[in-house]
Amino acid sequence: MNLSAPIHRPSLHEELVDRLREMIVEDHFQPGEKIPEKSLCDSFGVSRTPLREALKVLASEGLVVLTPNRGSRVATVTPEELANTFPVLAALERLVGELSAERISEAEIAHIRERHEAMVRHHKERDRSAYFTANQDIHSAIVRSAANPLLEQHHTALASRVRRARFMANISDDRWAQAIAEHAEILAALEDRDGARLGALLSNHLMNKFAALQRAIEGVSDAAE
Amino acid sequence: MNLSAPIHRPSLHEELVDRLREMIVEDHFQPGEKIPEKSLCDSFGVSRTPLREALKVLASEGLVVLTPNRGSRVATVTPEELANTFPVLAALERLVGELSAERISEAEIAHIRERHEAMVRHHKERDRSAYFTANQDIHSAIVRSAANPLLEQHHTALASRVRRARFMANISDDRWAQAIAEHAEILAALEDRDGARLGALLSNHLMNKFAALQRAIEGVSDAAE
DNA sequence: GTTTTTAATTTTGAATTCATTATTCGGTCA
DNA sequence: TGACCGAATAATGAATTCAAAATTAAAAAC
Repeated sequence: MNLSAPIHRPSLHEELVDRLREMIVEDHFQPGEKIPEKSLCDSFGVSRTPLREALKVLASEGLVVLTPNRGSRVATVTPEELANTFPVLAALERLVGELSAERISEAEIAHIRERHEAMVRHHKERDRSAYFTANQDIHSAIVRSAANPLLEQHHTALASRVRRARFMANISDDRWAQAIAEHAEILAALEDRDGARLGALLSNHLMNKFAALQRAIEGVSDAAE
Repeated sequence: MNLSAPIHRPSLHEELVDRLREMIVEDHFQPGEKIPEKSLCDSFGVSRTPLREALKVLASEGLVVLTPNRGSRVATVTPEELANTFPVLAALERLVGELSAERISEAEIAHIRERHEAMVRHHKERDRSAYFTANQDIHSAIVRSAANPLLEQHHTALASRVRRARFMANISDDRWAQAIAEHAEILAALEDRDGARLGALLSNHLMNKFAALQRAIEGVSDAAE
């Protein structure tokens, strides 16, 4: 690690933004759930000031909804919102592919290949949680390799909304196998540094995920009727 | 106007976010300029609490940079940042075009045509300020017509960074004329509801703007040497 | 006269306080 | 019993306060 890198001491509100975002994305709160300032302050050991600053930032990211005089709630993930989010994210994925093919280093490719193989193993072992983590690692490594902080920032913001949706329904075995196959193609395009193909694959991969998610949600709500 | 629409009374920090963003985008502050909390509080007539909340939101949007214990500064618009921003925005513009062609109403097209004609007049009269406003109206109307709030939100955030760049250098007469021609094509594609073409035109229009801006900045910095 | 050190002032981050607005709970009346 | 009203309680929004850090000003040393 670079020892001469500037030291960044995060302020309380930054720390809280990160922690709360993680908690929301990782489903520690129910969507629509009220966020009680008091008890959160107690558990974090901070006063309301930095917590409220953090909530306002998260609201601007769309993870939290503020209603004047009625406090804050975790934003709900509606099907409409997903239908709006996926195409935007897919547009960014295409750009990610184009840039990454140009800029990615051999070391980054090697790392992604390693994570890819781990992911395939987790799939064979049907370890959904480990699979999910490896999958996540691969996608963020690719986004990172595009070397565009702005792109990464907006991608992350949108992806965090999508990520929450995975708690709405389980992925089917068929789709899971298909996703693995798509990932193999993505890795191949990456190794070929074929930007146009990589962009198309990444974008399609995401839209396929969306279609599968929609089917799964349909199924869930149908079953509930 | 819809009289039965829910009443939204913005909180102080929301109001401040909007006002400060406007001030930054419209160049009321120098890039890199220190933002003095005290005097801003005085001029807005609010306490530091809501102002600081607003600054944190603007920092998450990238318009403001917070340095721990050293307060906040207006973010600078570096050439590198612009080089990162334009391609992302162009990717979103392409999607805007595709969606807008499907979803735009005849009334919206009529409004854009009206603003387009005004913009052409302003160009003839060499009224840069009025031209800029009409141009801005057209672009936001198109984005709005794509009917995707997420897309609009991210587009707006990126566009506000780009918008600040116009104060870095004046546009050339050649580029101005070319922009008008591109706008005519955009309007035609809109009226034809040709999504693929509209997306490509919007994306190219933006990247041409970027190229022109880069040339202009080069010129400025060369002249300064 | 310039640089360094030290003290005063200002600015910042975060806790606390206060006024206002919701919510809850208990009682009244149909 | 259950809908309605009002007091008590809790929560929220925003101002104020306080401690720590940075900046400025002043004094001392070279």
